[in-house]
Amino acid sequence: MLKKDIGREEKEVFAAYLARNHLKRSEQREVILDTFFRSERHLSVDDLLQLVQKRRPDVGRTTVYRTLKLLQEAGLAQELVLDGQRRFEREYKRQHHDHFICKSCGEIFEFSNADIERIQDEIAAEIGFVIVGHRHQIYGYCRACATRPEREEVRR
Amino acid sequence: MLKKDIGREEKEVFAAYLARNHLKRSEQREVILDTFFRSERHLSVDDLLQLVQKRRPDVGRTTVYRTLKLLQEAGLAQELVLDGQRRFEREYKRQHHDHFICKSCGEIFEFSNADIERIQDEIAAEIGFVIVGHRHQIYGYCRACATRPEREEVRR
DNA sequence: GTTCCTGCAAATCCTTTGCAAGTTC
DNA sequence: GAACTTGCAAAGGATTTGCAGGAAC
Repeated sequence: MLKKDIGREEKEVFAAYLARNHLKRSEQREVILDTFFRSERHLSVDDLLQLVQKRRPDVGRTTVYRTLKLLQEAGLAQELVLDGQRRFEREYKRQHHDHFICKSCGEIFEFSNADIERIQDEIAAEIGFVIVGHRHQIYGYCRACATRPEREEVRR
Repeated sequence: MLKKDIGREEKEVFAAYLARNHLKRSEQREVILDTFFRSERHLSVDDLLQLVQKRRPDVGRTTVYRTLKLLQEAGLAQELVLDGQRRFEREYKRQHHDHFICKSCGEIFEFSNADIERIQDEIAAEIGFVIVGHRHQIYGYCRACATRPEREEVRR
């Protein structure tokens, strides 16, 4: 995939979302989208703001908040709360997954497992619960941090 | 178990925690503890404050925050974030469990499943991750709400 | 008497909202 | 030109902190 094509499909989805809701495109929204889609990480609002401001220092925090809300409504971004921190990740056409979070370095690893999902469904069926979604987060220490216990905690 | 014995063991644990840390007992802490232990629910700070104030209207919100923090440090309470709401539940000698949350009525159902835990351990082992804990929340609609779809949402 | 606790008010942090000026359509 | 967007500053909501007076040890 060409570098310039990163998030192309998502940008089309966003454009369609804007049109459908009588909203307008703007320079700021372009930069925020592009920055968000290029990032493979799980970004906090602040992470994203900082990345965006490297490219356009005049983009305001408010606009980042507002654009993230639009991205969620358009089905392009998903909010997570990992270890008490609010973060956002790409959602469009991504398979559902959950997260391991390293309490030492903050690294996030994704996982998904069909057996777990099946068991969830079975338990839900027993109590007549209709599942809409779930969040499954596993906390601990990643291989690197677990084998270097003396290391200073990097971030939380 | 006698009514007055509710949380007796936990009160002893708390007393020991206070002693160990050169802290003091107080009327307010007693009332907060007792109220918390008598509740079988998943309480928000506000829920707890209101219950406490029914018994002692002069207990301040600040003290509830501070006491909840002590309870967590003493291993007696655990914080949860369910559907964006911060809540607390008893932790002492309770088997680990996770939660179903009804998005309509707010009801919380607990569950635990050894197979899911085992699979988690297996996935963790594969990536060399050392698990310390996890949170697994399933959102949807409980039987009552799912079968009464026309019903007004009660609370979120 | 010393140390800790409490409630209030103020401060903080994160997020949202009101608004006047600037953009997009 | 009408409608939408932006950034700032102000407002909100939740939680924490500073402090003077009160309680526990």
